[in-house]
Amino acid sequence: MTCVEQDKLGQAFEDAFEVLRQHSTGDLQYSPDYRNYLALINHRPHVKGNSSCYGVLPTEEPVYNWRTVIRKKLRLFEYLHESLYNPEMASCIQWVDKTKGIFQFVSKNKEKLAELWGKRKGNRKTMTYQKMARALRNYGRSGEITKIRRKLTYQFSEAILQRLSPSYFLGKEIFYSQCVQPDQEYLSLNNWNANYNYTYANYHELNHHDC
DNA sequence: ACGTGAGGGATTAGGT
DNA sequence: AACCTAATCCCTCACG
Repeated sequence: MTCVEQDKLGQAFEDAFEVLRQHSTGDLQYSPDYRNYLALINHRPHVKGNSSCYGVLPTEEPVYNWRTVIRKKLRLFEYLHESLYNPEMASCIQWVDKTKGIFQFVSKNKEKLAELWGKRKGNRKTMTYQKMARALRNYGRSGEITKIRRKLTYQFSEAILQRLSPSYFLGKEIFYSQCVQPDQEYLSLNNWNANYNYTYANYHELNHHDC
């Protein structure tokens, strides 16, 4: 990724934030920085998991207006992946083999994770593991997540794993090491998600004059 | 026999 | 209005 391209993405993000700020009640706590919009880059859904894409932007420049940034729908596999990097969720879900993308629910607390997922989505009824697992089984058809024979154990596909990896779009040697430590970057990703939700919630409290 | 996990068909819901 | 992605409901089966 060239400096110009980085700037372009950074600008896109800042523009989005600016619109949010203009429409908010004034107490948004978002501080845009490199890592934040790197997280944003990681959520570009149209890019396929292909190792040849490292450090390269797709030819079609996507339109990142504030609407697409703020309103992107969180998917179940994204939530699970996020949870796997959240220390507070370690009692509910854990990696079995991180490099292969194999993870496992903790039997005792799997319902809690499901419940949190349901709340995050704003479902009317409470989400249960049974229902969540049904959604998980549907991933089997697309191959995004497959079931491992072991109890409560699933595996992300290679493509999904790459797409959700924070190092995916970074020239590892160039940027990754000098910018942030791997663990810090994931925490940053979680912070981004927290802020994401915060701004999203804020947005919906606003009047809906057009934007 | 019982609890738990798993598999999947059918339908509904909500957002894009 | 069609299409996606779950969410929901429900039934069946396997296993220890």
